[in-house]
Amino acid sequence: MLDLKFIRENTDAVAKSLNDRAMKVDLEKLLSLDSERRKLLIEAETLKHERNKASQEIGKMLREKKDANKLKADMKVTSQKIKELDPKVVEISANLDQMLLNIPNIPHSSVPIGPDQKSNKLIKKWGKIKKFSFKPRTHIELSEFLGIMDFSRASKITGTGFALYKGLGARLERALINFMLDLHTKKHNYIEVFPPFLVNRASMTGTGQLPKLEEDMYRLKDDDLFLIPTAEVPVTNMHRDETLDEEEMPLYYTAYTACFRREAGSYGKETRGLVRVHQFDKVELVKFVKPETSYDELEKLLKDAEKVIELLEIPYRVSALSTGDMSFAASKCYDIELWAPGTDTWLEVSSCSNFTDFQARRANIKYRSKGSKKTIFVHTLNGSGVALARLVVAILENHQEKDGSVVIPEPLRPYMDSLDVIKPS
RNA sequence: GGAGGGGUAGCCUAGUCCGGUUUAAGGCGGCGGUUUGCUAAACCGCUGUACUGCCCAAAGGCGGUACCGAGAGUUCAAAUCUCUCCCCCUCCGCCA
Repeated sequence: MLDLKFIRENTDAVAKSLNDRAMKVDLEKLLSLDSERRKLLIEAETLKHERNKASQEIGKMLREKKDANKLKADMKVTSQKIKELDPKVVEISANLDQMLLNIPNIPHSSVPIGPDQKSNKLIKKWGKIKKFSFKPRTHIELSEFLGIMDFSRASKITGTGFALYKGLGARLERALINFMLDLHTKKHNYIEVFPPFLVNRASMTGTGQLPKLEEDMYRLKDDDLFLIPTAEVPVTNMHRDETLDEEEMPLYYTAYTACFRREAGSYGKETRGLVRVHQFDKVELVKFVKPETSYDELEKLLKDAEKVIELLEIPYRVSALSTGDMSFAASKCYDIELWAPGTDTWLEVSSCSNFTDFQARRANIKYRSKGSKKTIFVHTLNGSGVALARLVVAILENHQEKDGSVVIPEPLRPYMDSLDVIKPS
């Protein structure tokens, strides 16, 4: 969330941000609630000041065996007034918080302005799109032919939108996870963590999934826990309500987790195969950094994610998301999309975002700077490095041969017992 | 699931029985200073967070309120009394 004081002092900038994002929030109402809250607060606090002084006085009088009944009676009236004011303040604060939670982060000045994805700006293309001498098959056809996945049994076990990997398919998934974790920990200096896949409500709110997206989440009602939609949630919340030391910054974490998304309401052509599934594996990158470095750190994060794809020799493109397409909490965001020749489309496998202090304020993550006494909100960033299911689609479809076999990219072979080609079993 | 013990400002710990000289004591750590050839020690001083009023160009200063796991209640007054809930630890049971 944004700082209320910031909104008070930079109302125009916030209004522009909302406009650029094609969102509507009644800022005037917000500000009037704010001033009303402060008015009532001062009133209540003045009365409490009186009461505190009088209570001390009463204590003193009683010790001296004086009669304090008059003062007690007066304070009973004062206390009554306070009891009327306090709930009002609480109510207004709750309304204010609710409004604040629904105001998105302010986009960075470099973010393309526009209402939707049409205004996204392509900033990079990498790799040659292979010309096939045959019609490239989809990953669904390939995996069926190779016997490495079983979609019909997956839907028997659970339902549509779930995957069952089998044999070399399961092996490929495991190889990719290990390959990516090794790359990020050994080459890019991330600390590996393996967090819980279930989180509580406070964690979901800390990273911004709640209150807005509750319906997109799988929820365990009996325990008020949620299945994580991304490792961003548990990993960012590792440091919720903490004050970090300046020396330990910047902190880089990488985590493999399964991710669970209800994807409610998204039926249609993308629901077949691995492109949009309710459960998928992902290796995530999360950073906690000092404010002045966060935009540089975003560029580095993007490179770290790109490296995975380059090593796997898959053509990709990177776009800078526009103000209207960017997620709520992000101030700047890049999407990485892989070319999938069989499905004949670009598949998003990573969103790399700088959240500036937006999540940190919400999750209360600060650091203490050496020189000063003040604590400062950290900047948080994250991005996938990268999402597995769609990566598997791209590997199968890009590296397929005419006979339906799939060539394993070189860097992955050490993780697959030196296997170089997946052939039908 | 059962029994017991806990949660006090960055950390450790006292206070809770019996409400009011506690505006939460003390220690550690941290910061500043004195001493010192240097380091250490010793000694002295300072010390959290949020909201908020006034002053200020600002850094900040002077006040106020709240915070002793969370919430509610009793009272002139709650760390302390009452109720509800959460979390942690130990032991027992169950279990991959």
